[in-house]
Amino acid sequence: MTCSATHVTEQIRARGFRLTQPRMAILNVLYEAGGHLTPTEIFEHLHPKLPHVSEPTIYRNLDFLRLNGFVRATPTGNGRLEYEIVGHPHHHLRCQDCGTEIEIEHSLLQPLYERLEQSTGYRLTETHHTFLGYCPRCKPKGE
Amino acid sequence: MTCSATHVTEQIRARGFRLTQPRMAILNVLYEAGGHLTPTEIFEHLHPKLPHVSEPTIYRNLDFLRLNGFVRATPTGNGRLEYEIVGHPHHHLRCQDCGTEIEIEHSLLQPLYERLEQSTGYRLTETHHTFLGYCPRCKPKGE
DNA sequence: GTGCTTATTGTAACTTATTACAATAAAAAG
DNA sequence: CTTTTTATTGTAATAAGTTACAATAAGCAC
Repeated sequence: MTCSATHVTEQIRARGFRLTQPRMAILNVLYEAGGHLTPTEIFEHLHPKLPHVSEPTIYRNLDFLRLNGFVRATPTGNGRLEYEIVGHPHHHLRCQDCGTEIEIEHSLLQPLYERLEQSTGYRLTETHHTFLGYCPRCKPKGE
Repeated sequence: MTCSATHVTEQIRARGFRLTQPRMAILNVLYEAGGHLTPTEIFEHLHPKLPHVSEPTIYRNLDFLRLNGFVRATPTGNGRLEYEIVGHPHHHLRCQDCGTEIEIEHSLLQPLYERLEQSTGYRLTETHHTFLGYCPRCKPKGE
């Protein structure tokens, strides 16, 4: 387990929640993957080693981890959610033709967030956005 | 049928597609609703009058209408999609506490889009984003 | 370690979304 | 109007996501 994974597990116990086998396993899969995974992908990663871990447990724990700020839910544009370990805040830019994705720092969106907060009175919580478009390679096709 | 609905149906035929009963009915429901609806909501609106129209037809037509630019799919943040008639490009700002939604003009995001395009080489297609946060009324609770 | 408390889990049932393919009906031609 | 073509549909089966509730096991006290 990585250093930051240990930090998360300590946090979970410190907040009075239980450190169960499925919960740790889900975190480990997300850490090992590095990027974002769908609930089904996580289930498939886990199933060989822990065949008793059920889908509802995956969904409930992902929601639990999200509400506690340990993972982020990223809407993929097709109306499904993927999950990833919370690191630095960022967003994605995905090519709708070939699927290539690049990360963009949240700092690029910060000015927009501030402008939106001023003009609407809302306080925005930083969440993940996926911007769709055509990557430089596929751009000619899209035109 | 409204003027712009007529425009859409003409466009569909002009592009060589067929103007079927389910397709028109789905468009009408979206026009009458004014805002965004889930596929299931559309199905429920339609079912009393057209009981033979099936769910797959709803999903396929929403996808068809989206690909042809007549409706917009809006990810709601919970991992589902809602659909609405394409009018002026806009986004939503939703309160994660009480659910209140307000619209913001896409023009507010245009500068960001241009900056992203310059720094990444991608060409962004205008899509809908839902920004989550707390509305002025619920802001105190979220703090 | 043993027992208690209750957060968390698995099972079962259900809702929502998607796919495959044969049947249908919209549009065009005769 | 009738026939032909094929985009579009409905049916049936499946995948993905959610809910309800009784069973389990994590953490705590003894």
